[in-house]
Amino acid sequence: MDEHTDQTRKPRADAVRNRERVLEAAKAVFNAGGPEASLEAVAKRAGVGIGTLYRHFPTREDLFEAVYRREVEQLSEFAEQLKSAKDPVDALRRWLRSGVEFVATKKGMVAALALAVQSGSELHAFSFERLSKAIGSLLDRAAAAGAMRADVSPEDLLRAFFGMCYMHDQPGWQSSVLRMLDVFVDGLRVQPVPKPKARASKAAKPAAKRKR
Amino acid sequence: MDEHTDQTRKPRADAVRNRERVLEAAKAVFNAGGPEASLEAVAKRAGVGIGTLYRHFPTREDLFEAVYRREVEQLSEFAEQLKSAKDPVDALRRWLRSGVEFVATKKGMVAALALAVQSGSELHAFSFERLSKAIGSLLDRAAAAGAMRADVSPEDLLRAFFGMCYMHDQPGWQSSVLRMLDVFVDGLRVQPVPKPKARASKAAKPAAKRKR
DNA sequence: GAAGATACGGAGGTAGCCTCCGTTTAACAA
DNA sequence: TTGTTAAACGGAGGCTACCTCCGTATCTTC
Repeated sequence: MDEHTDQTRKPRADAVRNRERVLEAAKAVFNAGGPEASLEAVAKRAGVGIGTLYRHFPTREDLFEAVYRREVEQLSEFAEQLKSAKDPVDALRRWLRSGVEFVATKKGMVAALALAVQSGSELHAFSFERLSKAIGSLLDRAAAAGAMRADVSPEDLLRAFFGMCYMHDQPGWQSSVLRMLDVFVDGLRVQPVPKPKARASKAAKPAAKRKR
Repeated sequence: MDEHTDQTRKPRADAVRNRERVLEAAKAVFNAGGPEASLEAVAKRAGVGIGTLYRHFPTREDLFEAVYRREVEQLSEFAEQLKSAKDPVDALRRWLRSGVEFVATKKGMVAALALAVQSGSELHAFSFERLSKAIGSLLDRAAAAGAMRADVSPEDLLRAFFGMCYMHDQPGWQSSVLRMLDVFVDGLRVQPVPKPKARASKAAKPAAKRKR
């Protein structure tokens, strides 16, 4: 009866408890020591053996994913709330700004995501998909309203955003990023101006160091 | 007499040779295996003992610095050449575009720089200083000409640029970054302060992901 | 050619990764 | 309760990489 019609046992209480402990420890350790912190330190802090940690989270990325999934979810939800805002460009700007604050408080997340990107992990795929979808509607709305150029994808935007945030441990990064995001959003607006000067849109290939 | 007035001996020939070998090996190994590749692999490839490697380059960052300093120099020089260009905004755009190509060929560099940023290393300091100076004059010129907003520092720009390039191992990163840079440069132009105009004409590039 | 400075190399101590398996413990049935 | 059994636990141990240290080899200089 109940939900165990498929003859699965109830999960063991100690397993559930330990999983939770590991997660909490990981959060603390990663936030303090960066995403390369020792997994054995995590296990020790959680009060479990290293084997237990690996059973629950076979790879480092699995652990990241479990730790940061919730955060990504939050960011996405905020984007979805903004869908009802009046000015779509302003909504986008607000999302980006709140993203900066978010990053500022969850220091570990960007580093973890950056690492995830490089290893093409699950976390990266999930995060990008989730966030892209959430932002996509903001972008679409703005583009449909003619308030913003339409050739920029949510993925582009995310890359730029997280890229900028990646420098987040230098002094003054926050105001720098905010400044850059303003520039960026300004650039996103549809330009009614084809050429205030020389429009360098043709493939201005620099005479730099190209092979051949 | 000659240049050794300060009673320094001539450097030993084997030392010079080994240093060069290590550098070359490091270049190859880092480009192939990323900046976290094993230093012992580097030593082996160079045909020297691990001790020799560490004597010449006490830290991993020292090795990065030696490997990538030349590349940074090249990028800086190109920026300096562009100082004589007519349109300063266009010059900036060209520099950024050539930067993308540069990154595309020197895959290891961005990762190394990214790592350097996080550890606040020498390489980072040097690169930022050198590049900032080179770009700074471009920015100043553009700002002085009234063609571009003046509240964006070279450091800001570099952060944004390298941040965007950091995603450089995803499919299609290059066109994505180019797109983003265009947006960015557009945003940098001094705004005649357009409120969101409702016109989308040039934004009609939906299937235009192809290189020209 | 000898002396002395300089550089070489790799053994070895440390640390973190991850696997494997004997032991323990919780869930379920009787 | 108690017995059975599947599931989870923990940590020893093998591996790899980091980095230091110092006896030995090699180069420069005189």
